Amino acid sequence: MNDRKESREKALEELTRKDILESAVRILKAEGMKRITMDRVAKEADLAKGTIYRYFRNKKDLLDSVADCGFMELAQEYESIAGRDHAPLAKLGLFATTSMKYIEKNQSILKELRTVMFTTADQYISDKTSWYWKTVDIFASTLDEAIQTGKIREINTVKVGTLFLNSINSLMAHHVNFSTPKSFEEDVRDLMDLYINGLAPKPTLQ
Amino acid sequence: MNDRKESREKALEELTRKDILESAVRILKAEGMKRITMDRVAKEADLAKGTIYRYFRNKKDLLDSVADCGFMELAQEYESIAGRDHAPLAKLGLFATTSMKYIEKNQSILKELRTVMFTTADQYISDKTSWYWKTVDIFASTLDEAIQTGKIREINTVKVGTLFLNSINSLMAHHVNFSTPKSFEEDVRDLMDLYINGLAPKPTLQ
Amino acid sequence: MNDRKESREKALEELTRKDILESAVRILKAEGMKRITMDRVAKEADLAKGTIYRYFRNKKDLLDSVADCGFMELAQEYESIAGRDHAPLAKLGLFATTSMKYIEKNQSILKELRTVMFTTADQYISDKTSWYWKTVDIFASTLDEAIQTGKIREINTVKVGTLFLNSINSLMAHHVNFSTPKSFEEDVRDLMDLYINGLAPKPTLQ
Amino acid sequence: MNDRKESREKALEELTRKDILESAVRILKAEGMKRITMDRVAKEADLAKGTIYRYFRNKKDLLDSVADCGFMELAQEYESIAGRDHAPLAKLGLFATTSMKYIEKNQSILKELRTVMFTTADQYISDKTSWYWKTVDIFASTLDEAIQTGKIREINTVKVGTLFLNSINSLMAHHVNFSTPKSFEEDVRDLMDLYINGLAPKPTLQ
DNA sequence: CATGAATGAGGGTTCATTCAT
DNA sequence: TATGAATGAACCCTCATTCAT
Repeated sequence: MNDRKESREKALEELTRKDILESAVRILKAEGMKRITMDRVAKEADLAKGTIYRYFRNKKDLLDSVADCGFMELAQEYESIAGRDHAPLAKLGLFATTSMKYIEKNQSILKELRTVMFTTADQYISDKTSWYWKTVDIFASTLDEAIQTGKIREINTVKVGTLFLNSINSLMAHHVNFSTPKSFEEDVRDLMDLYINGLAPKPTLQ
Repeated sequence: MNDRKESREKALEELTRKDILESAVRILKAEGMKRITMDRVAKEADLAKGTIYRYFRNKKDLLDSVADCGFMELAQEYESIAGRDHAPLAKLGLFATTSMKYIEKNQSILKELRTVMFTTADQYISDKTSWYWKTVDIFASTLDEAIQTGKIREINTVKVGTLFLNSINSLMAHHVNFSTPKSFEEDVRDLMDLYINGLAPKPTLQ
Repeated sequence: MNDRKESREKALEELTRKDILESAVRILKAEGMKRITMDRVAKEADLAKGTIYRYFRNKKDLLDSVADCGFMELAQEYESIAGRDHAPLAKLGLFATTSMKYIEKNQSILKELRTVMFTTADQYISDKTSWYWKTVDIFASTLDEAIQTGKIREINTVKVGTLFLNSINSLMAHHVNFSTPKSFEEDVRDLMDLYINGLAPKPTLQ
Repeated sequence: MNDRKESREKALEELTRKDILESAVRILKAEGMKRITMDRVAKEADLAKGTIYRYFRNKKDLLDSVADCGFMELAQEYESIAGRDHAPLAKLGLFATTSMKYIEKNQSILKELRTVMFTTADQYISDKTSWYWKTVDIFASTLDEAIQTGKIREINTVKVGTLFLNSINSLMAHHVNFSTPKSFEEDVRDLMDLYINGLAPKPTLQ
């Protein structure tokens, strides 16, 4: 009985926490990073300002969660792709394509999040449970798959996964800044070409 | 005569500007990004707060200059390397190695600057005269060289240059966060291997 | 119950607002217009600076309220006079006399308020709900009364009301600057004589 | 000889003073009251900031002179009218009309000056050599003329002159705030009608 | 637990005035 | 006498955080 009550309370607590987080994200999307004030979040979540502090130690804590939340969404998409029945190299391409599509839909939020992302880079790079490492893990696993099926040669998959994640972010950053009408598919194709074939001249021609 | 006086004054002005900038950088290194306040900078430079505004329109202007200043230094090292008499691929390796050495020496400042860098990413990506594009240019030229000498195949050098810069940054970020005692040379070697040979399995048949 | 609590809170809020306003007025009286700084007001009201901003959007808002507060008091006295059972022309005289008495009591504050008054003249002249138009209305109504009872001829009562208000202000300004010991009653008599009889020579033929 | 040099220097000094003043007025007209900073004036006058202080004790001194200068211009127009060969009552009307025309041409400057005017009201009301009293004098003289030619009855001309000046100012203030397309002539006519005939009902009808 | 009024340190910026040259 | 760089007090305003209810 007490257990049931406790778990019910815990669930409620988690719900409120999520409410606050989503309110913050909503503000982020609508009005941008620096409009996220505790007052604003409280109003958006229809809670008292003091209440926010029951669920987040301080503003930094909240902001970190917001960033996490934003990138987690993308990380989950990666996970879903990883779980599907595709060739490993096709998956890598899908990671990139999906990222680009995602950023096209969420330009405003990601533009803002990049700030948080790099402001708090130390944290998520240090924190092995963060979206960052979760994503690197997914990428690394996919690379492992590719190695095992002989599609690519043996490399340090974590290192390459990290680089790949970073390359995607780079592509996204440019896409946000030069929102060109032309499709991003070419960029993704070029990226995959680079990662798979490298820069070395094709030996076949020789 | 008047000219001499003028040039002396101009030099003095430039000196004061540099003084302020260095004060800001000193604070950055010692106490971090967000401790850079106009008050603090003024005190550090031993000037009145109002004087700072004679040399920088506002805080943003100062901060941008600080960021530029930090990365420009590195960009100049790249330029110097590009000018030397090396094989183009060796140059690419040197870019990476030099970056890693540089960050090892300037850990604290670059760790902070990354924040500025990404907070103001829109600016320097949009501003084609920024250190960012200057660096991309150097990388692209080196890649062009490599293509012309048949060392690498034909690719979009600007795109790859951008990705390469980003990959170096990624390496630097990790190096800062896991300041391992072990040398970074392996990382650079792996990076070059990836960029040159790609992930595709070696054509063992040859 | 909830209602009672709410109304109690509202009353408290109104009280604090009045407190701040009065603090500002106190500074105005004691040290003059331009010594009213948010810091000073906060200290005088024994509140934190930030608290002031809960009750007044910004300094301008506070200052406007101060001005309004000063002149509204006089406007209310006019209203009270207008409501009494007097001959309309007697009322006009009373408006003037009361003003002079009022300024004699509140010299210091009104001397300062004149500054606010004319600094923000555009506002209260544009704002038809301001003390300015409230007063003009009262004067115009009294003039209307006088017309309807045949005491004065038909004129544009709003125009004349405006001029009358201004003439009173003129009298007050002079009274403040030459705080003569001699009574102001003569001034008021002369004013009324001018407004009623005009400058035209008396038709001695009658 | 020394005398000549001295007088030449004095003239030059006066010239520079006028230069500065006109620069301030130019800024006032173009950009408004609060854009008059010592820096701005110095630049406009093509002088060093420190030089301004050789000609005006401080900013207040300069601003007072600016105000004086603005109203003096109008005062001189009054003087010119007073000197012409008109019936005294016609002159009074001309004072008003001219004021309205003047303000229509110099809306921006007078709108700003009104602030200075009333901020420094104490000064010019106290200072019997100011434009204020100069104007009152002109008005009073004209009224004296009217009395002597039997056009109006005997009244305290200084008092009425003061009220008349104030009434004109009132008209001007309203004109600035409600810059109606319709001509101001009606307003002037009404004003003159009030001052000459008063509010008392016309006796002829009785 | 929830509330939200109160806090107050701290921020960036302006500009009248001074004074060494 | 003219200069203008340097000054620094003063200003308005924000907002994360606390705590009495």
